[in-house]
Amino acid sequence: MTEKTAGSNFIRQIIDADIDHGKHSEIVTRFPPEPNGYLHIGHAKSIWLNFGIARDYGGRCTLRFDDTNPVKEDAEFVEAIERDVRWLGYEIGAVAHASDYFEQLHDFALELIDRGLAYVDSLPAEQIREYRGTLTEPGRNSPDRDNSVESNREQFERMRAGDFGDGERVLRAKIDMASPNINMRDPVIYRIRHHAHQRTGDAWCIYPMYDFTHGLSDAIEGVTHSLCTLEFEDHRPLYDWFIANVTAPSEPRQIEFSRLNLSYTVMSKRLLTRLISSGVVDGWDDPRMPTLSGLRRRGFTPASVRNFIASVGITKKDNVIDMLVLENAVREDLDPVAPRAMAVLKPLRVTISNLPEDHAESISVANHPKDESFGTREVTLSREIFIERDDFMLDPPKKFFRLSPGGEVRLRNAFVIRCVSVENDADGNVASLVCEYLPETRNGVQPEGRKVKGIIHWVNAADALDAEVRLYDRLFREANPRPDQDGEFHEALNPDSLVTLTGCKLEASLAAASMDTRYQFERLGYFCQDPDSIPGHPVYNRIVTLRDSWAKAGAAG
RNA sequence: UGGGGUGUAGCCAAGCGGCCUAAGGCACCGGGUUUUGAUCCCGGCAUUCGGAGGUUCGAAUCCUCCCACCCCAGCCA
Repeated sequence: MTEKTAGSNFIRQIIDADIDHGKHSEIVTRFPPEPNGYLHIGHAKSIWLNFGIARDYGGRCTLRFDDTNPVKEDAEFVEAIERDVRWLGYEIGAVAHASDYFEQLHDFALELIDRGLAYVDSLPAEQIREYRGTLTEPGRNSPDRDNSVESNREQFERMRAGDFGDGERVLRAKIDMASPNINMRDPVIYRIRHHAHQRTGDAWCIYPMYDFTHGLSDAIEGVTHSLCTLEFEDHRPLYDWFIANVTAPSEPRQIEFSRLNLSYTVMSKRLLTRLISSGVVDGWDDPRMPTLSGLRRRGFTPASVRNFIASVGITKKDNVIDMLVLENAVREDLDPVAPRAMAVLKPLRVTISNLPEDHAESISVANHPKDESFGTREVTLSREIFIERDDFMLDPPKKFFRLSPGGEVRLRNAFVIRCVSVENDADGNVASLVCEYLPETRNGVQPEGRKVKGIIHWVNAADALDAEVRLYDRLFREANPRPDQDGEFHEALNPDSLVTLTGCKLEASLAAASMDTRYQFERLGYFCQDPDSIPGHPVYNRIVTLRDSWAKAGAAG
């Protein structure tokens, strides 16, 4: 599990330059989610960036909940978010909440009022919007814009005291209603919300807005570099304005980078919520979700997620990363550490006719093909075994290396068998096979003139374990899924994103499998147990398939 | 058509005026090893950096103009 080196990026270059200029004695960052949903892999990019920088520069990174809107937030989310950040493997310098700073923020607001830089506006929301102007036309001043400091002070005190209902007053920064940057047209900095906050309860009925809260919270925490996504780029002048016009304890710098987008999935909280509410997936931790909890349940390792982010880099360019890159990252992480085992997902019974009824030989099998430290295990082979239905074809195409009538194939870790007859069920479908084994092919011997290219896995019938296996695939069939007119996903969905298989056969040694070991089921992919497993009824999730150039060739033509 | 951004291969991404006849990864195409059609190994894959001009002995890197795409008019974050 080698961690990819962080590499350089434009943000680290800025920090390096700042350090060279002696601007900071310590680098301080923060990861600031709003607790209104679960973290997804896009957040992992920010976590990797912020915590990675703090770690590499010997600084610190705070997990700060941006909890300024009580109507959207919930304690459930703050717990889930902290769990996910820890799972990703980072040391959290401190856990903070913007709500910890409500009193200080309130003081800063008072300071702005006293300086004549903020005023209480009684215009209703709709009017404020009209007065704001448009992208191409300047706005107009509110009638309340020139009220006295005393009046603003008194009005703001009454806002806090609860004298007004929701929406009856707001506190606004007095900047410039004609600014070409709409964010500077007297932005609202406090609004009234008579709603209990998940942490502060009923202590407040006015809540600060994001722009006012964020930069000032950064300043309170001594954040040196405030890293956020591109859509906040034109909020930066406002971010700087608040810090410049209040006695801020420090002067953080905001730097923006592009969000992560992944093909064949969606990343917005709104759309992920929609998938859950419309029943497309089972919840935030459905293994098909791009959430960290979904990926964790699916079996992805924290290192694979970190390596994935490292491999895509940090820039300001809009991007869509191919899902294959993520899949590649888990395979790369798991290959050297996953013990191998044999499992048959769609069993086809095979009788080896030239083996006695009571035959039961024990074969010593390596647990890893390249790493002897994994040791070996014993696997029993007797007259009745299961092979994968996909490994047998009545009428095989060219270059099909597996079994067919009269054909030969090697049983992995054992000998070559030849298919001598096929038995059908009442509907005429293949029900079972009768094969005979070739004694001279034991121990890997490839007798003169016999070229058996195919090697298939198998499971001994007598002591096989029954299991349920869930095969996951991309949630969408379209690379860039968009909701339909009704806001739901229909056409874009991949109908086979979850295939549940029961009656799968696992080799007996898996009876001792632990919940947190990720196995490679040879020739199939990487698998791990789902929390739905109960004793006697194991449930496995397929984390990712193995690369399969045969399937790919088939799909191509 | 106001403001803010971004454009290097199918997807990411190094590059910061000469060491670039442009790193690396994914994908793709060969070939080798292999009792996983896996892994691993070796080779191929941009005479060209959104376009057009210009500066310079020298430009992906500097300048000008143009084009394309993304973001912004919440009392959301």
